[in-house]
Amino acid sequence: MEKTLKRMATMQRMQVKGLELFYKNGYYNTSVDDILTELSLSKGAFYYHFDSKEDFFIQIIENLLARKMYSMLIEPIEGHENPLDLITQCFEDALETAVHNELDFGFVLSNFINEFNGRNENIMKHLNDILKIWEVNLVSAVQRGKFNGYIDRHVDSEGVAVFLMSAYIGVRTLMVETSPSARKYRFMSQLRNYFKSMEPKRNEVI
Amino acid sequence: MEKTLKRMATMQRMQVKGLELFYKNGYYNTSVDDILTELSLSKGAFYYHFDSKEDFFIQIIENLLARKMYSMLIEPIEGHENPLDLITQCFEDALETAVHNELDFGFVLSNFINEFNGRNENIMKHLNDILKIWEVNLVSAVQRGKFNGYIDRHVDSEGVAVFLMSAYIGVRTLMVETSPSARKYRFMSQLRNYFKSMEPKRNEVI
DNA sequence: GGTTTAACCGACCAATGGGTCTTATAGATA
DNA sequence: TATCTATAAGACCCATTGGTCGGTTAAACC
Repeated sequence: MEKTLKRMATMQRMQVKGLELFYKNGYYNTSVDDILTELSLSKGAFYYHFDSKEDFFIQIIENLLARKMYSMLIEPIEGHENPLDLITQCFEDALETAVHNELDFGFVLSNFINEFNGRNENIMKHLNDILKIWEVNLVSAVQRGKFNGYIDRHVDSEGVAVFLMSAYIGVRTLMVETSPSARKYRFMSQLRNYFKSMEPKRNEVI
Repeated sequence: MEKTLKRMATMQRMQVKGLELFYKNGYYNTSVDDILTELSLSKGAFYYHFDSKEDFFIQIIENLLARKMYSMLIEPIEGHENPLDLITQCFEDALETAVHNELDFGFVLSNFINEFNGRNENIMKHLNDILKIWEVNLVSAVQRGKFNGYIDRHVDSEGVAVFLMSAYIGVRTLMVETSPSARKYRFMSQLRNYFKSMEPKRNEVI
């Protein structure tokens, strides 16, 4: 194994385990030693690869969190079909994953936003970047839908994006404790109602 | 000042400051000393009045958090007018308060739910109780609306409740960092669209 | 075969955490 | 005035934290 490969493998192991524990227990409530113990690694190894706990976490955001967000919530809505269908299916899949997750602690991104808001500006900047990318992609999906005649042209694209992000973040919080499956079902049903209200208005029913 | 009154006054001071700091920095990231320092009180005083940090927090939930929730999000929708109007106005007011809050760290209840989920079952129970009360009140508001002819009778009351809670929790998270006022405006506008879709369907336009 | 060095070990440190315990004080009571 | 008691002070305890530092090992290179 080449040196640089071994290095990357160890860093990757640390980051994956780090995200797992940070997600589960929160950043401030997870010690570096907690992570190292589970990996049978030492302090020396950690501080050889990372400058600090904060540096470590930022690399986790860039390497794991951002990509996960992209593959789960952004890439699936990039097609040219009806965006309302794409978003519905995307949320359906993402929530289904959450339902089947044995240990669900909510929407990773929003959990961290809650934890760091007002406490660590640096980390918040990175988290907000991801949020912004999500928002931008939702907005352009809606705009595409208007252009392609799937969505009424009077619909406010940015408003829809904010509303969708809100609803998703919120339902993920609600799903963590009480009957996630039932809540998912109700949520998706209401989402479809909401989407129906923005289908193109025909001039008159023929 | 009577003894029992002095006792209650001190406890109240501690709880108010405690909620303030727990909300701002999180529970695990706020030490008992942080609270006592700001009040110029000592460890002795704290543990004279409370059994533990956890006991302290639970009393905060019961005495302050539950009441705040009630006055802001539950009581305002209890009237017999059109529930869609009541809820709209209620959210409008609650979000406006958040906008004007210099230091906004999101929706108090959902922040704590995020922090304690999977970490402290006891505290989670108390937080979920509040959530449940909110949900029940939303459901019965919608049912009242159906009964009184403000809402179409095919509407799923529980679904609407889940969707509304989700949206509110989410938008409060989104408002903490980026242009809260603009996001509030867009959110409320979409909420009204959503509500429009559940007005009673007349048999036919006359 | 000897030397260098990337990768890792683990003892150690100062600060901080929740919580305990003995002691002080001030106002009520007798 | 003397005593009692509710309230509070703050020194102390011990576990844990992020971080440092000198040392070890094994592979790569000359």
